[in-house]
Amino acid sequence: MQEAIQEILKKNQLSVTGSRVKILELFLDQPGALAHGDIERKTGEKFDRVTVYRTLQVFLNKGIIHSIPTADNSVLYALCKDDCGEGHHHDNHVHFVCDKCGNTVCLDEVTVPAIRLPRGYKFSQVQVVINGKCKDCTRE
Amino acid sequence: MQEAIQEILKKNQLSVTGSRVKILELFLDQPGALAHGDIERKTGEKFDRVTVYRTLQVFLNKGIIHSIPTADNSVLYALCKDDCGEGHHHDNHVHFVCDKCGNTVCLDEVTVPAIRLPRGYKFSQVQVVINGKCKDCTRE
DNA sequence: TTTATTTTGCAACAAAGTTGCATCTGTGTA
DNA sequence: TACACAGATGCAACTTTGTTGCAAAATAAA
Ligand SMILES: [Mn+2]
Ligand SMILES: [Mn+2]
Ligand SMILES: [Zn+2]
Ligand SMILES: [Zn+2]
Repeated sequence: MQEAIQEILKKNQLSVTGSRVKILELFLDQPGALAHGDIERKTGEKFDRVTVYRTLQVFLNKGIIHSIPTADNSVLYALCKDDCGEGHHHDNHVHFVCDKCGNTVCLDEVTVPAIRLPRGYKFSQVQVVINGKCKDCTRE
Repeated sequence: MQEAIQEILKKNQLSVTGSRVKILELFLDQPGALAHGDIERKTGEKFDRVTVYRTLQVFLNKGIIHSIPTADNSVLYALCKDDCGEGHHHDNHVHFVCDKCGNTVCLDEVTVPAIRLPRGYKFSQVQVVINGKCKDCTRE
């Protein structure tokens, strides 16, 4: 785990610091997406709020995490796969928000469908966010 | 115009007040979506910030407007079609954000495609937000 | 170890959103 | 038309969220 984290940071030419390690740990420890608030809570008193903002910003720029738009317009972040890098994201998968348990996950195996746009429109990015009940919440 | 506004409010059992009329006017005056800030600016000094928040909240609940999630996680609102009502929204169309002019529009004629979810997942709502260049910005 | 470069925490601030309450206004009724 | 009442508004105070500048601390390289 610790080696994986070091590797991610090194690969992106980022120095290995307490906050970066801790925040990556949080992402790797669980399968879903995290809000800024979650991170602030889970890191406890350990880091300054500003540091968390700046760390997430750096991770975003480096293509280590991506942000997820949600229907209630809260900001969520999740780990990117290997093919994202500095300046170029390729997170063309669907995001799922469970209305029961509140978790949000990347459905990496579900790619966003092709959509026919009206004449004149050119797309650069398509975001799909699906609300519903996740697989843990439907069986019961 | 004014009659249309009155009708919308009456149909939803809302009293006809200055802020509600003015805000509906703003939505009807243009084809796109509006951010809270846009509305505050365009209503000038006329209404309190809190009133704008509360008016938008009421319109959301009544199904007069819907909110649009965006990639940069800002909050946008746009008029619903007739089939939305109190407690039930049916805005299953695609939203388009132009990266050039900044406008966001509802593509009412583009319905969201069916998406195969992994076993166990049940969807209730699918949001599609597309970034790119709008039809006004591609011709030039 | 020393040094140069980043990163961090702090303070101060700005923007966004919420809540309680007194006052005002729109609407239905007499 | 006048009245009463529910609901809408404005204001103040507050919370939450996000930003910026700068000095101190930590990291990575020499
Ligand atoms: Mn994702
Ligand atoms: Mn729409
Ligand atoms: Zn769930
Ligand atoms: Zn445009």
